Amino acid sequence: MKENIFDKFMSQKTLFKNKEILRHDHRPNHLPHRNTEVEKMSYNLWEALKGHIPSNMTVYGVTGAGKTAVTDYICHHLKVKGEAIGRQVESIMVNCRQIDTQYRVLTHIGNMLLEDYENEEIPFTGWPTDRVFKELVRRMDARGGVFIVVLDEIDHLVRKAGDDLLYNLTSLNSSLKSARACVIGISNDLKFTDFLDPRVRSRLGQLDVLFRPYDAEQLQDILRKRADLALEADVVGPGVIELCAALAAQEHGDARCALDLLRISTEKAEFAGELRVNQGHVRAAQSQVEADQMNPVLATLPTQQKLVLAAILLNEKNGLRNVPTGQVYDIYRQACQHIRQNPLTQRRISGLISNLDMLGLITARTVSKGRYGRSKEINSCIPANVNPVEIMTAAEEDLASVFNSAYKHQSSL
DNA sequence: AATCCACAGGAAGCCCGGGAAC
DNA sequence: GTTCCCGGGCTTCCTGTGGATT
Repeated sequence: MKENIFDKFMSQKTLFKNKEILRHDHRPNHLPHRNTEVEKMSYNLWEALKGHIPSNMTVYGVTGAGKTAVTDYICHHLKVKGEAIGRQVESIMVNCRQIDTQYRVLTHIGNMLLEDYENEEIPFTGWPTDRVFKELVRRMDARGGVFIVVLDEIDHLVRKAGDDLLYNLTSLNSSLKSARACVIGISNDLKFTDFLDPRVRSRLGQLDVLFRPYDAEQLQDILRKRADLALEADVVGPGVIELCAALAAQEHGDARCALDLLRISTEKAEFAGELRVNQGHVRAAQSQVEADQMNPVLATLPTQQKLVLAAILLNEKNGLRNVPTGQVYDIYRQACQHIRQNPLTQRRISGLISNLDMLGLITARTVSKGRYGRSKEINSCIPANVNPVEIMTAAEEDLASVFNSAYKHQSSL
């Protein structure tokens, strides 16, 4: 029989029973250590089953604290119960990191409510916003029932697009005739309501739910429960769960991170043909998790952003830390000259630097040096096992030449 | 206490691409 | 074809500011 490249994997023993369970988008049947939150939110949403309007809610907590999972879980149960007792409750989840303008959010919600017999999708551009809003109201009324609109990462939307959308959504009920709506905002940032109009703030924050980060013990518990379901017996070596939990607890108690660590370390053990995961695999997984988060971001950066980051990296290559904006801008201009591009204004670069900061590729801290002005201290925070030059220049030869000549030039000084 | 640096970052407006409606 | 709308990228202009220096 002909040999196939997959043969060796087919015969290899797998350590997973069900890998899906370790992915963070998996919806478990039980959410440990979140009983209070589940209780508080579901008590409020119970109103929907009675046909009333639940209070709008704002859900706060750091990433990986279970906000999205809990909300999703409750909405699912709500829908099921609603079907059982003949009350229509529908939830619509919008991730405001991907869908981040008023128009797009409204369009997204509207298109989720598309009836089978209708085929008119709201176009992604072209309509006036108020028309999209009217259409949304019409569709909601046509369906009837209670709608739970969940805006995940709402802080991102507010920072970017302001609070017009929230104003409109929280006053939906005055436009609706037969349907009812309630808004749940999920935020990583406790203070995002500072940006809101007071009216919107009071309407959206009728009920606040705070998710505290998991501590190391709770994370261990979560990992054990998931590992029992996801992995074969006796696969997890001594101290592995504890280490995953401890590393994730350092990262502000991020359960997502803990699950990723466990999954990737198991993959590493499996790949190495070993029958047990040990702490070494976890360490290896940790650096891979960091790289996996960073690489796609680096690769898809627009050219101008790459040039700015390149300028920062060049400074650092030269042994400089805490570089001010003006100096980054100088190097950036030289880089532009080198590849014969028109440089953007300093105002724009200042914005791009803030962007890079938000993406977590650099840290930019505003400091005042007294008489010598106010600027930022800019440092890259790319982990040692990531090679930014390689990733950024992969698709752009021009950029490669910036790095090459600049490195030569600077080292000859 | 006043001054002043080197920016931060808000506001307004321009231009472009993409689309709808008439 | 023209006129409207939205969103993104960008520029121009502007005001604000923390703290060392005068």
